[in-house]
Amino acid sequence: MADALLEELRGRGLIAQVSDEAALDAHLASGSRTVYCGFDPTADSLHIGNLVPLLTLKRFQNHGHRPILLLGGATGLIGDPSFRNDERSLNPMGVVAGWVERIRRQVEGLVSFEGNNAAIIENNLDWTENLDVVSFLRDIGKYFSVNAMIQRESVKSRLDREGEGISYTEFSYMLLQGMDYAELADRHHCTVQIGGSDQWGNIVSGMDLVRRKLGQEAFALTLPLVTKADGTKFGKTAGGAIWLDPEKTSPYSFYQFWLNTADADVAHFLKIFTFLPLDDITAVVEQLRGAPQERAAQKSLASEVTRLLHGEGALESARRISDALFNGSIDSLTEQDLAQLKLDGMDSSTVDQDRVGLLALIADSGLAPSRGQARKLVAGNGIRINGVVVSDIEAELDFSDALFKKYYLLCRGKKNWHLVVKNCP
RNA sequence: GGAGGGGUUCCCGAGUGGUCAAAGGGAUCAGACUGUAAAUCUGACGGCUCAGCCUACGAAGGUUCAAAUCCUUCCCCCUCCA
Repeated sequence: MADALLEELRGRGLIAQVSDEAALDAHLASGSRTVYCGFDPTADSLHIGNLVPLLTLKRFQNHGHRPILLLGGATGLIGDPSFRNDERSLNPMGVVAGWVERIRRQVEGLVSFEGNNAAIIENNLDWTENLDVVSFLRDIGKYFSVNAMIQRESVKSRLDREGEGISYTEFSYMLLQGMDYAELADRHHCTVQIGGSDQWGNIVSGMDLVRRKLGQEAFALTLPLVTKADGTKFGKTAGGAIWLDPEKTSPYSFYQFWLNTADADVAHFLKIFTFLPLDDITAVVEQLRGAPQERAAQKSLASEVTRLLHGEGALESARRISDALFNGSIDSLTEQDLAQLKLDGMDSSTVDQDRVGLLALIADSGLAPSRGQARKLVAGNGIRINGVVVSDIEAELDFSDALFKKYYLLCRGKKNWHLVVKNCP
């Protein structure tokens, strides 16, 4: 028996490991199930790597299953050691609590809270904050074999590696995540846990706990780590991580990130980051092959993902900015266009003086981290002002020469734009 | 508790008194090429009022003309033994 959802996940290359594929197939095909995935607050926002499990939860929901988004209010205070080389420092409790709330708002928009299989959001701090140690050790710890735990590939680097160890705190992470699965199985009849492939050990631990403690069936399914054809790390770019929070990564930057996907990766990404039917993906990738310079597949990818996360309006803005900066000529921009770019969320800053030094401007705008770096960029022909390369490190900009006496478009390299606006009293 | 090893610039990792803002690699940024690709080549890569100065090698003191390198104390980590 082949469940339609599993078929789709397989077709999209979204399955890394499954605990009992045949049984899970039957399980999913025979009714509406409850599936969960945990998200730990390790920062004030999730990033695009988290999009894969988030969208997978949505795929489950689209097929009639109920998704639970578990926020790691407790596990985020401990730190998952899986495949990490070093112990991390603990974040203050108040900070983590704040992050949980921000992430809650972030994920709310991605799944539906309507209907029979409405999504549920839980926070594992709810069932751990008042737990006492002795109960924990007696009720949970007794089900875990240290012998099995130290065999886990995910903590091997920490146990074997010369120079790094693992604290009891992080070693216990597995128990907390296991307990989450048991708790959700008990509260919501959750029978499936998904996560990144690095979560396999934690998920299986929980699955075993559910079976032993509750005597219920439970499944584990992991998603592959997102990889790039050239072997570099996915999701990192100039300014660091690509965040889901529009305050941290603007919809324009988000759109641009996807638009810059390598040809070799775009089919793969379309499969895992969008809901486009596989036939459509094949078609648009075919189009790319015929006319690579058009980048039809990249545009499709960027549009789909930006729309999914930020909505149609944000996508339109991102496209407007992109068109203005990369397809049109700067001279053709009207004063209204420039004002619109700012409104659309283009990276910008304001200046009070009529005349400013170029280096200071570049450093202040964030295009360079320091004046020294700005100096080197200018000297190396890496800066353009209103489309013209400027290589004089002594240069000063006077707003009487600015576009409409008000705007300067700075560009570092080929695609890092910044709009400087004269502050009019 | 005992014995030993270690904390270096974003990461890994050399460096054991001056020639060290500190090898090498990775990451990153820029230039050339190009499709706002990939691959490749070149350059940059602590800060500044930039041929000079300042801040840096876990922290604080000390020795010395001179310390990442030597001494003292402290903090943290690892391994083995108990």
